[in-house]
Amino acid sequence: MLHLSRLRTLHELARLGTVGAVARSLSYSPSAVSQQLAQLEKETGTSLTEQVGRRLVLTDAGRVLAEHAAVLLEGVERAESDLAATRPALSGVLRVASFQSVMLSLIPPALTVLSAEHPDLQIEVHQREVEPAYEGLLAHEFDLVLGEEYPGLDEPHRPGVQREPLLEDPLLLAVPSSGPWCDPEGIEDLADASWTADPETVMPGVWVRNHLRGLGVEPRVRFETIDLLLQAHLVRSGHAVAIIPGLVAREHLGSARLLELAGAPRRRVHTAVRSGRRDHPATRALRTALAEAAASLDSAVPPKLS
Amino acid sequence: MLHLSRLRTLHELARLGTVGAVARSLSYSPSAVSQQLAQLEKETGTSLTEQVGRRLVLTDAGRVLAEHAAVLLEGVERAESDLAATRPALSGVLRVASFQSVMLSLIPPALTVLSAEHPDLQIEVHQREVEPAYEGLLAHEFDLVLGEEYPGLDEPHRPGVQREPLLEDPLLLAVPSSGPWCDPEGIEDLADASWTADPETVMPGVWVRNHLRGLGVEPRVRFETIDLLLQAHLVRSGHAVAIIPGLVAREHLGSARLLELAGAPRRRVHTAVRSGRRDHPATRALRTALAEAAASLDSAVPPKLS
DNA sequence: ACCGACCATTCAGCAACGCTTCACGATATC
DNA sequence: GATATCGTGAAGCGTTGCTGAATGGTCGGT
Repeated sequence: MLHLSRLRTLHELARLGTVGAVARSLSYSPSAVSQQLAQLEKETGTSLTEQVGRRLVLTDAGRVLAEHAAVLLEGVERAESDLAATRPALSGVLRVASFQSVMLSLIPPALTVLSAEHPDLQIEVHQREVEPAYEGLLAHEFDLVLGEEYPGLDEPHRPGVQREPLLEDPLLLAVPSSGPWCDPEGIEDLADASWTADPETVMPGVWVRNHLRGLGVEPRVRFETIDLLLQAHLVRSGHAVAIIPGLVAREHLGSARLLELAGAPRRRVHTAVRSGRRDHPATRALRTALAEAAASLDSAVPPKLS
Repeated sequence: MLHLSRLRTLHELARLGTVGAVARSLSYSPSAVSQQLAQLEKETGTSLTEQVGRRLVLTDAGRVLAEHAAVLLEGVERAESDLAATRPALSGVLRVASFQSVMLSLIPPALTVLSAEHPDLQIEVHQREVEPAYEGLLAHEFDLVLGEEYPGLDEPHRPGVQREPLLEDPLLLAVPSSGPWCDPEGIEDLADASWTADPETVMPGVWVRNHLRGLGVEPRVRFETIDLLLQAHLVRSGHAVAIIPGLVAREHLGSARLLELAGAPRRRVHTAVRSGRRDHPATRALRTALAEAAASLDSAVPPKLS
């Protein structure tokens, strides 16, 4: 009888590509992974892997079985979800990964509602950027992750992941309340300003630079940080200008001024789960709580930048 | 991680109803089955079974999980089938259950063709009536079974089973070549004849009696046997009349006369596999070989009875 | 109403499975 | 060519999961 845990190992190998990575992901020793694959080959009577250089790649048969493994593992999670739905109350632990701005604004009110409705459901929230969050989702490290997409920079669709839109968050120009950059007539007035922005290694950092270039401004990024609270502080204290998402701008910019950029760009924020957990009651509960939190946000629109 | 073999046990419990029957079906001791179920309840944190009287019945949660188990197990067989399809040649053992008349007429030529095309594929054929054949199919005792349906007596659809029609086999009146019943003008001339027929405990026996009664004849069954070769012999030697399927009548009735009954009743013969093995190359190969054997049968139509 | 048959569970014991650790050969990188 | 990385194999050992016997409970038959 084909073993699910071994199929899981094969599936992870298909996803990660090396025995070592699989071992790390599943908390096994590489030897154990190797033995599981050997066992799988013995059981099926088919050679599933092939050594190419010092890497192990799947044969055609291996890919076929790995594809089935993915379907089966999704089925297992669906079974567990349906089983959880038969229980009267939600319980257990739900592990969530979120990037900073949602963790700052949406998660706390959602958790307040949730813990009132489902006192036995424990929720752990881990701060992760989108990429590692997805990686952790597929590795079963997290059960639900928050993701974001910047205009024109769509996230690739990942097999086995089910995504649901949560909100559209405006990307606003934030300038100090006083000083040389406090009242730009157009974006070009900020060509010489000090900018603070995410590093170019992450999606928001890429987008900010691309977008400003598209408007004819090459930003001079003096303060490069992924921390939006830090960016907000730099703007508030008059040291920089920045493009700040509405979720952060709403509460953390103090007296700094907000202006809506031309074209009113928005990032799209979504939740994602492994497909098999789409109908899990805990997934549903958290998603609706987050949606409610998003709906009750102040949606005042700042004045337009010329 | 949910264990497939335990899910299989739960599925068998849903199908068979008692721990003992499950144990027999899976070649375990009842104790092992009980422990597996306990382990499953522990893993899922849900009570799946409930003791009612001296029986064990599934709770709602248990039924939910058993339903998923059925789907998952079907998926496993689909995986194995697709895996077998990646291999260049067919090999292994295919276990078949067939009732007598098909085993007599179609199986041998089909196997001749098959062993020529797939020398490494071993086929075992076991003679079983339709009911036990299906039971064996679900218990993984057989991989493919032959079934039959008599007019008006449809087999119930069984979950997890995929059926494909094979041929329609005429049900013919067989009378001795000489003696008082050798030339009936109508079926009513045989009201006083000695009949040989299947016992009323099996589908063919039920149908024969019903059908004759519908024609106004209450058959006096003197020789009750499930063995169609024996029935054929009794007709051939002048001791009885019978309704014999074409597959047997074609070769085993010697000089006895065949007459087509009013309405030209036919039994429908089909093959059945567990749904997951529908696309297994061995399934496909045997089904096409059987279909070819059926197609090359002599299809001469005997004269009509008045 | 009692006895026997049947059903499920529990416990102890034991075999087999499946992991880790360690050592090794092979391969890519600097 | 030294070094790190990768996958595999053998030994050892803890855990899992089976069998078999004993127990408690339930139903049907006499």
